Amino acid sequence: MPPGDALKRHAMTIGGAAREAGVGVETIRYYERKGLIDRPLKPAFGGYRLYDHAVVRRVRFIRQAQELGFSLKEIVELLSLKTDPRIDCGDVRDRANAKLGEVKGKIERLERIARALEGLVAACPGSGALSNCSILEELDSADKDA
Amino acid sequence: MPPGDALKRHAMTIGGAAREAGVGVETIRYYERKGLIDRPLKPAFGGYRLYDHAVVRRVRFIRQAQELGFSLKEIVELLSLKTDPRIDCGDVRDRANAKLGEVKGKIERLERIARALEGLVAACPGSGALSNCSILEELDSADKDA
DNA sequence: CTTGACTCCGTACCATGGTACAGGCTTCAC
DNA sequence: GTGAAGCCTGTACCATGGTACGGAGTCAAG
Repeated sequence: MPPGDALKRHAMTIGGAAREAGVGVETIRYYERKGLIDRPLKPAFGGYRLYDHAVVRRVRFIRQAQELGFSLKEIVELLSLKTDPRIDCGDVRDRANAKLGEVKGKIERLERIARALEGLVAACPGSGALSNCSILEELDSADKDA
Repeated sequence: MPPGDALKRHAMTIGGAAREAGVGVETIRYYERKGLIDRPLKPAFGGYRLYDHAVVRRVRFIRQAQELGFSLKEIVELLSLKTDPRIDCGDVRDRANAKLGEVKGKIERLERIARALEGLVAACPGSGALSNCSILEELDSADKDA
């Protein structure tokens, strides 16, 4: 049996964490090198590093954010948004607001694309030669409508 | 004066198109090589290729889609969605619907992130030690709420 | 008819985000 | 206590998406 499986769910070796997060072991190590996740200490009396479920959630968040067009560098910025009332809260709030603006911008642009795709689907079945026929033309006519 | 500027807006050389699209000349050539945009023919009696505004729009769309997490390969797929009523409409409709699903999924995930950021901003000013303090914890509590 | 800005074509190089070993060590199950 | 699976460290390699350049041609203003 692979080592560490006995500790399932609350502490696992890197392979278990990778499996749960749906990535390869090397990807986790890469994120460690890049500072996206903390590298757990090696238990001083021998053995392997242990990872908990928080790492899994973190990796899953990273992958999602990538699919949404954020670079690893930007994801570091997202993950570093932590409110610590003892330290400068205003700074965090400002950065969070800036990110929020970015995110809302992305949502809007995706909604435009979604409407264009819907237009394309709708234009499809009946019409003759007069309908819009590409996503770019759909986006254009959305512009005119607005 | 640079060549081609006399034809502004309805036909320009590659440099003009690049400037209007906000990219470098090399980027346009790269997209041509990759099949994202058609390479205009060189006017048979000497001179430079001429680009029209449609290319500019196309390039801008490509850049937007990239920021939204689509790879160039996926963008080719988006751009190739064209309804031609004479040919198989159902196929295009299916592909457009599939893309639409992807886009809607992205919107939902971005909305979750947006709510988490809003939560972070809100948690910031007053509270003591009890509030959520990172984007991941905000996302978690959103999960529980749902 | 020259000169400066630009195009064309080809090839080389680069950053990001991984992925793949190689060689050695640890664990667990038998 | 041995073997297979998995970890650790380090280095090498890879795909994607450009970016930069060298050398030659073109254009149009002066």
